[in-house]
Amino acid sequence: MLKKERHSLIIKQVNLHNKVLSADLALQLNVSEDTIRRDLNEMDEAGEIVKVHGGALSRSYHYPFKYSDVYAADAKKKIAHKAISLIKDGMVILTGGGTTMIEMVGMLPKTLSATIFTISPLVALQLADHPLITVILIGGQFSKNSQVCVGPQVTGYLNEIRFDFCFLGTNGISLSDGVTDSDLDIVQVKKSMIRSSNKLAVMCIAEKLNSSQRIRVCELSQISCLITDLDPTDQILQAYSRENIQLY
Amino acid sequence: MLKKERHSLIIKQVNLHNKVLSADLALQLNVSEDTIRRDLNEMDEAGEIVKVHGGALSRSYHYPFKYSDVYAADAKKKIAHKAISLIKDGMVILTGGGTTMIEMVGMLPKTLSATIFTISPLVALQLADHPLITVILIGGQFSKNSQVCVGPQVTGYLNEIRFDFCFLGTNGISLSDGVTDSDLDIVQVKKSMIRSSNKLAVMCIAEKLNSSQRIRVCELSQISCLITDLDPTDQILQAYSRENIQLY
DNA sequence: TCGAAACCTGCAATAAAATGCAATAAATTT
DNA sequence: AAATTTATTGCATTTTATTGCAGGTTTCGA
Repeated sequence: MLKKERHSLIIKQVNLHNKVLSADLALQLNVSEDTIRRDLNEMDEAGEIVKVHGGALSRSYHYPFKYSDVYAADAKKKIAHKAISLIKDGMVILTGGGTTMIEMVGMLPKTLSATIFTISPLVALQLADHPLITVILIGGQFSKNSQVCVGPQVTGYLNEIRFDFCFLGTNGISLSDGVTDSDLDIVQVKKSMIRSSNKLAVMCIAEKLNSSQRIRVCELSQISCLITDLDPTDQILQAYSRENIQLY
Repeated sequence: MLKKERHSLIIKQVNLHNKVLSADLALQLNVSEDTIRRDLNEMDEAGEIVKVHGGALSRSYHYPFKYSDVYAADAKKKIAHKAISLIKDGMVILTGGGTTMIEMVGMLPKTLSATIFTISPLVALQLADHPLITVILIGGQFSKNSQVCVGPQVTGYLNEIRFDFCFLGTNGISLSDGVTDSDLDIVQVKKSMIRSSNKLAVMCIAEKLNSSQRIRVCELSQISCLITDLDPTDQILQAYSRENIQLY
C-alpha cells in the first residue's frame, strides 16, 4: 500500500463521513496508528483535512461557516462600514456571500429602506429582523463549499433583472489578472451578477490585494468601487485608482 | 465521539435554538455534564458561543434566559427520527421550514443519497456538510416571520417540477378543517408544494393536534402520512387513521 | 434566605500523541 | 549491479489530552 494511495482513501472517508478515527483507519488500512497519525498530520499541513485528537475532520465540518470568521474580523468590520455608506434609500442591490457581506448587512441602519437580492441564505437570514429591507433570495443549486446558490437557475434569473449596485467579496484581485476566484460555479454566477448591475463594488481585505486565484471573474475596468480596510490614500491602492476605480 | 465533533454538533444546536442547556447536551451526546461544561468553556474562549450559567447562547443572539424555559426539542426529535425512515435512496424531496424540519435534515444518515428541494435557507445550510445530498434552494421573497421563501416566484417554480415526497410541518391540523396555517403567503406556497408532490407527509407535535389556524392549507384526504411524537396506536390519532392517513 | 442545581478544582484512569530509534523499503548515485 | 542515501514504517517510551468523579463552592430562583 502506497502512502499516496492511503491518503486518497483517507480523503474519501473524510468526505463521506466528515470524520475519521485514527484507530479505525489503522485497522482498515492495515497499518499502525502511528502511520495514520503521520498521514493525518501531513494532510493537515497540506490543508486537506483538519487533524484533531483522536482522528481528523473535514475542513467544512470543523469550521462551521458562521463562526469561522473570527479571522480578520476587524478588517471586515471596517470594510462593511464603508460599504454601507454607498447604499442609499430605495436602491435595488445584489449581493454575493461571504463573511464580510454578512457583517455588512448586519450593520445596515434600521432606517434604511432598500431591496436586496442575494444568492446567500446567510445574508437573507441576517436581514430577517430588518424592518424596512425587502429580501429576495435567489434560488438554485446550493454550493456546499461557499454556501451560496449557483448554477444555471441563478444565472438565468439574473438575466431578467437590472440592479443598481452589485456587492461582491473576493479572495483575489490584482492589477494583472483583475478579480479572480477559485471555484468555477461561483465565477459563472459572479459574472452574471456583474453583467446585470449598473455598478460593481468589490470588497477585499488588504492581505488579499495583489493576489490571484485560478479563474478570472472580471477586469479591473468593470469595477466601480474598491472597498478595503486600508485608508484610500494608502500607497498599495493607488495603482487601482489609476484604473478609474473609486477607492473606499 | 471526537471532542471537536462534539463542538461542531453543539454549534449546530446553538445556531438552531439560540440556546442550549448543558444537561440536554450531556444526554444527547452521551457524555458527562462536566465534559459539556469544559466544551462550552473552550468554545466560549474561542468566541464561538457565549457560555452562561446552565448552558450557552449563540453569540449573535444572547438574551438572558431562565431555567424555566426549556425548549421542547424532544418531541421534535422523535418526529424527525420517524420522518427519516420514510426517505429512501434516490428520492427527490421537497421540504418546508421550521425547527422540526431542520432537526430532521440534520439527522439524515451520511450514507443517504437524495435530492432535496427546499424553501428554507436554514434547511439548506444544515445540509451543507452532508456528503451525498444535493440541495436545491428555491428562491423568492424571503419571509421574515417564517424564514422561508414565498411568493409567485416560488409557486411558479414549483409548477415546473414533480417531487416524490413533500414534507411539511404545521401549526394546525384538525378533523374538521384539515391542515391550517396563519400566514397567507405561506399557505399559498404550501398549496403549490402539495400540488407538485406525489405524497405528502405532515409533521405535527402532539399539542398542535386538533387545533386550527385561520387559513386552510389542504384537506386531510391529501395527506399520505402523519408524523407525530405520539405512538401511532394512540387514541387521539385513530380518527386520522380513518381518513386513510398512514400514521407514524 | 434557603435548597437545589450548576459550577469549579484536583485527581486518577484511560487513550492518544510525540519522540527517538531501528529495521526495512525505495530511490539515487556510482 | 552495488553502494549510498533517503523515506517509510513499527515499536518502546515519555508526554500530553480527555474524561468522569469526588469534594467543596457559587449561583439561581422562589
